[in-house]
Amino acid sequence: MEDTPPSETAAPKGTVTQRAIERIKAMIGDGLLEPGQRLPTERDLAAQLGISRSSMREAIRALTVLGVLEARHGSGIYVTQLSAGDLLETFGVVADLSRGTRLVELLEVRRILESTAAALAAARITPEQLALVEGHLAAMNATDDPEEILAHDLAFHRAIASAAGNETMAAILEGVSSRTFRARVWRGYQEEGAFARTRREHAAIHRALLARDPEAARAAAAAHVGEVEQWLRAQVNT
Amino acid sequence: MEDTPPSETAAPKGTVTQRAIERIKAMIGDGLLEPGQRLPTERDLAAQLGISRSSMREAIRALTVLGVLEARHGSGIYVTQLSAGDLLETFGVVADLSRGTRLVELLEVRRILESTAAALAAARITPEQLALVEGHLAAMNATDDPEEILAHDLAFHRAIASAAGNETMAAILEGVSSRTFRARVWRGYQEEGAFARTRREHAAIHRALLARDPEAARAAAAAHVGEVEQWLRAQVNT
DNA sequence: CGGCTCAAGTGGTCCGACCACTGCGATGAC
DNA sequence: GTCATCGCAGTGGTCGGACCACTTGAGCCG
Repeated sequence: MEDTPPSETAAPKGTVTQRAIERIKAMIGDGLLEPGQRLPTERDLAAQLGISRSSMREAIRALTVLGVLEARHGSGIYVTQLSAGDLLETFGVVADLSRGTRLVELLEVRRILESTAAALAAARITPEQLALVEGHLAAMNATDDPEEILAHDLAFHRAIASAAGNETMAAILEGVSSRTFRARVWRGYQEEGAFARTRREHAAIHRALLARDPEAARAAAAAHVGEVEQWLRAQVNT
Repeated sequence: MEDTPPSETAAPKGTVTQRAIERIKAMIGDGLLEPGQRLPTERDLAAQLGISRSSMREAIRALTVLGVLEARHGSGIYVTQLSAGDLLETFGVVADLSRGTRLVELLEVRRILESTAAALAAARITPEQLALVEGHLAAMNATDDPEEILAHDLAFHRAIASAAGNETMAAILEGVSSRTFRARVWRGYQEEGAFARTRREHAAIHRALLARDPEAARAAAAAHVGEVEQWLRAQVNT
C-alpha cells in the first residue's frame, strides 16, 4: 500500500540537514561537482540552500564521515577522489561494532571474497607484487612480536587483494580485516598456539601464487580463513 | 620563534567533534551503551564531554548517518539495534556515487557473493522462503511495467540472500543492488531486449533452488550476474 | 630576487534563543 | 472506574551571531 504524496512543489522530506545532504550528494552524482573539486564556503552553501550555517555544517560533517567530502581547516571543503578506499572506509565501523554471530558472518564474507581474490591474484599477479607478498611473509616469520606479526599479516593479505585487480573488493576486505577487528579475534585465536598453523597456511597461499595455480590459491585462502572462522564459531556457541 | 606547544595533559587528536564521535563509538564498543538504549540528551552529552551542543550535534549527526544512532524528534537519541542492515545502509552511497570501472567491480563483487548465497540457499531454504521467491518470480513475469519488474527483481534476490542465512552478506548485497544502482545499469541493459533472457535466468536459479542443488544454483546465479557484468564491461570500454 | 610578515578568508567552536514534536500526567466527561 | 482530551515539560531541530585556529597568498623588507 502506498500513500500518495500530497504535494510536489516542496518535498518536506525529513530535516533540512537531511535534504542538504541529499542535495550535495545529487550534485556529485550529477557531475556538477568533480572529484577533488573545491566547494563553495560553508557560509555560501548555506545561503544557496537557504539554511543556516549550523545545519549546513552538520550536512558537511555527515558527508565527511562517509568519505565523500574532505574539510581542510583554513582552506576549504573538497570532494574526495571518491575512490573505493575513500567510500568504503566506513566499512571498518561495522567490523568494530560487531559482536558474536555477526563476527562469524563477517568472516564468512571474508572467506568468500578472499578465496576468490587469491584465485584471481594467482592468475594476474606481477613479479613486483609477488615480491611484496614474499617480503611480508618473510617479515612475519622473522619476529615473535604479536603486534608486528599482525601488521605484516594484514599487509600480506592486502597485497594479495590488491593483486587481484579489483580495488572495490580490496577495499571491502580491508574493512573486514580492520585492525581492531583482527586484534580482537586474533588475541584469543593465537593464544591457542596457532602461530605455526598460520605460518603454514600463509606459506601454502604463497606457494599457490608462485605456481600461478588459481584453484590451489582459492583452496588455500579458503582454508586459512575457514580455520579462524571455525574457531570463532565454536567460541560464539559457547 | 616560540617554544614548544605546552599541551600534554590532553591529547587533542583532531577536532573536538571527531573526538566526540570516537568517544560515543567507544562507549558502544565497550558495552556501556546497549542496542536500543536511550542516550542522555544532547545538552547533557555536550556537558559531559565538555563541548558545545553544536559540536555534539555534529557528532550525533555523523553517527546517525553511519546507522549507529537514531534521533527521534521530541523523544531522544537511541542506539540502533546495530543490525547488519543498520550499519551497512551506507553501503548504498558507494553504489550511488560509483561510475565506470567501479560499477564493473561492484558487479564482480556481487557475482561472487550472490553465487555463493544462491548455493547456500539451495541447501538451506525453507518451504516458506521458497514460496516467497516463487511469488516474486511469478509477479515479475506477470507484468511489463519496468518499475514493477525491477521491484520484484530486487525482492527476488533479497529473498534468496536472506535464505542463505547470513544477514551480513544479505545486507551487503542489498547495498550493492541499491535501487538507484540497478535503475542506472538496467535502464540500458533492458533496452536491448534482455527481458526474456533475464526471465530465463531467474527461472534457472529457481529450478536449482527447487532441486536443492547448490552447485547448479551457484552456476545459475553467477551466470545471471555475469551477463549484466559483461554487458556493462563492454559499455565502459566504449 | 628571495625570504618574511601579516591580513583576509575559511573551517572549527561556542553561545543563546526559539521552534516543532513527543510523551505523559492532569483533567474532565461518561 | 474508565477513557478520551488537553496542556505542559522536555527533547531534538533550526537559526543567527560571535569569536578562535588555521591556511593562503599578496605585499613588504632585506
